[in-house]
Amino acid sequence: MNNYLQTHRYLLQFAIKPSVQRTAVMDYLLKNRTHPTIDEIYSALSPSMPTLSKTTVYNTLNLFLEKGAVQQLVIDEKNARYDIDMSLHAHFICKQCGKVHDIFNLKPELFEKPENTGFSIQNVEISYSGICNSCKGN
Amino acid sequence: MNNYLQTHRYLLQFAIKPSVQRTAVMDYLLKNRTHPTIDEIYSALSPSMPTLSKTTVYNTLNLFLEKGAVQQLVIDEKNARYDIDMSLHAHFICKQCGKVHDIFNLKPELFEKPENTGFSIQNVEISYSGICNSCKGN
DNA sequence: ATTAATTTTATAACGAGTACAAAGATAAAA
DNA sequence: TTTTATCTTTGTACTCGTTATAAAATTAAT
Repeated sequence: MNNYLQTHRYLLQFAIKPSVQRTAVMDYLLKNRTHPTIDEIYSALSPSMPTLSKTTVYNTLNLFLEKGAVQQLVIDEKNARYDIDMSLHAHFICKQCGKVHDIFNLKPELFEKPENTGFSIQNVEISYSGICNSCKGN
Repeated sequence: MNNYLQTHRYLLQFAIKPSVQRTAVMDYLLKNRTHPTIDEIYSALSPSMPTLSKTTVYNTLNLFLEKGAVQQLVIDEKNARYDIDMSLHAHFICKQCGKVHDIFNLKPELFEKPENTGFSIQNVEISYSGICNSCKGN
């Protein structure tokens, strides 16, 4: 499989020692830009990787976080969600279906760290919530 | 007690039927602008209200939320936090001590709902994270 | 005063996430 | 290659925030 090597190399860029599990998880994140939860990742990979443990998925994503390969979204009260897209963008969560969507093309000023707050700000997270169009009718 | 009546009236403004417990919780929120967790509220009130149940605190804050008297902050991975300040402001959470601080005086444009996203946005939440000055030295 | 409706309370249950220790896999040394 | 050491994965148990539920208590209505 060709992708395996690509993802393998991708992991090395973040100084993450590749393993079968880590490569599978990263591959899933690269191909599924849906801000998945741990459970969604586990459920998706489990069929083709029956020995996979959910603990491994937790460990793997904590490692990816440390290494700066993913960001954790704190937008969903229920679960943590993960995003490999590290570019400046915001998110929308539908209060009904719970799906999280990207919002790109916002003015870069929105992501600037405010000055003179008395805090050393490392991270900015902009989250919108409401109802998505699919849920609108219901 | 004079405050009791004030808080009582405050609750009525949001069409919340006052009770001893609800008044105590709202009074706490009005006086402690620290974005407390359920547990912090419960622990603070419990000594002077020994029969208070933590479930009541949960129920009460869910009611306040429904009635629009408080907003729930989704900034702390561990617990939900609550804020009676409904004005346009952002928050900073210290990754070390976990305290949540207000950030006022940001440009109002930051809180505008982006157009043409395909979602009906009801809410905007801007969250910063990093290390606060008290934790800086450690 | 009785009855009905709300609210509070305690307990149990659920589910996300972590701790831990054993088993398995990989890398290094001999 | 074998042995040894290190790292990774796995399953289980556990913690803790939150919700479900049903009984008890309080408040409102008749």
